[in-house]
Amino acid sequence: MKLGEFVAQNGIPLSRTEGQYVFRQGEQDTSLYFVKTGLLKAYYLSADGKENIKSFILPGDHIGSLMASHAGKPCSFSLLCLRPCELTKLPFATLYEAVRTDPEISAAAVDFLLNFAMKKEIREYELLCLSAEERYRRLMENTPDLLKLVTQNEIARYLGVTPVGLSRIKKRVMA
Amino acid sequence: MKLGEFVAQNGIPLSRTEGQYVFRQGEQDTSLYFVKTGLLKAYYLSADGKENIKSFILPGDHIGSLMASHAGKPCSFSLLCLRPCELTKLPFATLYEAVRTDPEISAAAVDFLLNFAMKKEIREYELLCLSAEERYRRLMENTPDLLKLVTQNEIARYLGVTPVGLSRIKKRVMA
DNA sequence: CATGACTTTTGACCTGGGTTAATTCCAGAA
DNA sequence: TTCTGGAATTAACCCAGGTCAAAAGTCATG
Repeated sequence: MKLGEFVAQNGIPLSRTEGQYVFRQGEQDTSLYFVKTGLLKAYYLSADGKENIKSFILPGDHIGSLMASHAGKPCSFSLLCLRPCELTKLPFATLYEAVRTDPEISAAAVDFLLNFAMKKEIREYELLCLSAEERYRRLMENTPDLLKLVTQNEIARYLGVTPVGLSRIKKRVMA
Repeated sequence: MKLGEFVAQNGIPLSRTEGQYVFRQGEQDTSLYFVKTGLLKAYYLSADGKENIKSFILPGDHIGSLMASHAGKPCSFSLLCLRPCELTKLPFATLYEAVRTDPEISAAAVDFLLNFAMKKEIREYELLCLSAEERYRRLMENTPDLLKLVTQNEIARYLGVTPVGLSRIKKRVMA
C-alpha cells in the first residue's frame, strides 16, 4: 500500500514500555500512530471513574484521536500500552498536507478512511443491536486470540459490561 | 464545498414519497444519497423482528451502505422515507473513480470521510459509555427539533430502548 | 360528533446486568 | 514450597429496562 510507504518515510519511530501512555484523555495530541509491534488499549474514563474500552490496537492497526487531530478538541480517550510497543508516529497535519498535494496519497487516504469507517459501523451495529452476550459470542468467533492477550476485566470493559457481568455471561454461554 | 458541485453535476435526482424505501436490508445498493429535502430513517431489522434505528437523515445529510458500496456485501440496513424526499443519487463507483483522477475531489472526499468518521465515533461513545437516560438527555440538548419530527417510538429505537422504556425515562427526566 | 387507528402512558411482573464483598485461583517472588 | 497480590468467580441484593396487556390520549375522517 502506498500509504504504508508514506508513513514509513515521514513518520517518527516511537518506543513505549508496558504501562506507558501514548496520550491521555484531555490532552491535545494531533498524531496518528501505526503499530509495528505490541498491544494497546484505547479507553474512555468517565467522570465517576468508570473505564470503557473503545478498542484494542494490534500490530498492523492504527489509532489516533480524530477529535484532537481534525476538530482541534482534546483527546476524548487515553491510549495505553498493554505490552512494549514499537510505533510509528505521524503528525496528522503531515498526512493532511500530503493529501492536498499528492493524488496517490490522497486516494490511499480515502481507502484508509473507508475501511476505518466500516469498522466503526460494525462496532456501532454491535453496540446498538446486540446484547452483551451476543457481543461476547461474536468476539469469541471473530478474534479468539484476543481473549488470550488481555484480561477478562478488559474484555468486559470492551463489551460494555463489568467483569462480574462477563463472568456470568461466560458461565451461561459455556453451559 | 467542491464535493457538493461534483454531486450536483454527476448525481441523479431522485424523488420518494413518504413510506417508500430507497433500499432495503439485504439488497445490493452501491450508491450514496444526498438529501435535499425530506427526512429518512436508516434501521436494522433483527432476525426476531426487532427494529433498531441507526440514524435519522435530514436535509444536508448523506447516507449509503458502506458494506454494499465498498465491501461488495448486501446492505446491512434499510433506508426508509419518513417524509417525501428529494435526493441526489451518486453511484459510489463514480465518486471512487473521481477520487483516482481528480485531486481536488479526492481531498474533498477525505474531509467528507473524516467528518463521517467523527460522527460515528461520537455515536460509538454514546452507545458504549452512556445510559439510555443520558443518551436521551443529550438528544434533547443537541437536536431538540428532531423530537418533533419523529414519533417517540422511533426516538426509542434510536436510543436503543423500547417505546415503553423511553416513556418511563421521560417521566423520570421531567420530574 | 363519533369512529377508528395510532401513539403514549401505566401497571404488574421478569430478567440481565450492576454493586459490594467474600472466596477461590493462580502465577511469580522469596 | 509457601507467600502474596491480582484475576476471576460466587453470592446476595438492587435497579433499569424488557414484556405483555390494558387504558388513555391524539387526530384525521365520515
